[in-house]
Amino acid sequence: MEEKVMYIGTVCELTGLSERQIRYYEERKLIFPNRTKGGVRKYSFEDVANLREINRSLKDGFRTFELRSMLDKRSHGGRKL
Amino acid sequence: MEEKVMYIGTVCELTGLSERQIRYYEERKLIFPNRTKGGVRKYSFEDVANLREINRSLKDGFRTFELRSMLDKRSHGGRKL
DNA sequence: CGTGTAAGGAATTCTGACACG
DNA sequence: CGTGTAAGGAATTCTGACACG
Repeated sequence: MEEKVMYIGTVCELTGLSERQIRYYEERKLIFPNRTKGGVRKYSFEDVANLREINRSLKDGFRTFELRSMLDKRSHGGRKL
Repeated sequence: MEEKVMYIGTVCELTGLSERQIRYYEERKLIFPNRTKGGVRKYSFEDVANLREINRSLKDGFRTFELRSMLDKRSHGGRKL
């Protein structure tokens, strides 16, 4: 539960990812940024870490739906490994 | 040396201060945000803590120039108390 | 001195779509 | 499927100034 304080441009700098990639991962339910009243996305440092993990997994051959199902298992089973 | 990741609007939310106050404290050399290429200010969580401290001190009757001289002493003497 | 506000411009982000493969 | 891009609009921030006291 970290604080959602960064805009997408900052997240791009920290992760090296494009805005397109970050928004797409959200569309696939892999990350959940907050929104300002105006609709602007806000991310936490935890989101940044997750984004790196997601991108790395995709490079390793995983698909977004696979990553999503892995997230579901984590939140259910309680085991992380 | 924390990372400068927040825009001023976020800092306002976290501190309860107005943009005006935050920019004014910068003008008085009490905080030092970074800038994006476009000129937008970026703050760290440390800046947020400092801003709260600054505002509290002002309410206690201090002037900005007094707070600045206190900052100078800290960075020189090495003592924090 | 420290802060509020209206003013106009500039930087940043948003959505939906077309493209490639 | 995952990502790039051009398009137009909307949200956010910036500076300099006038105001109060």
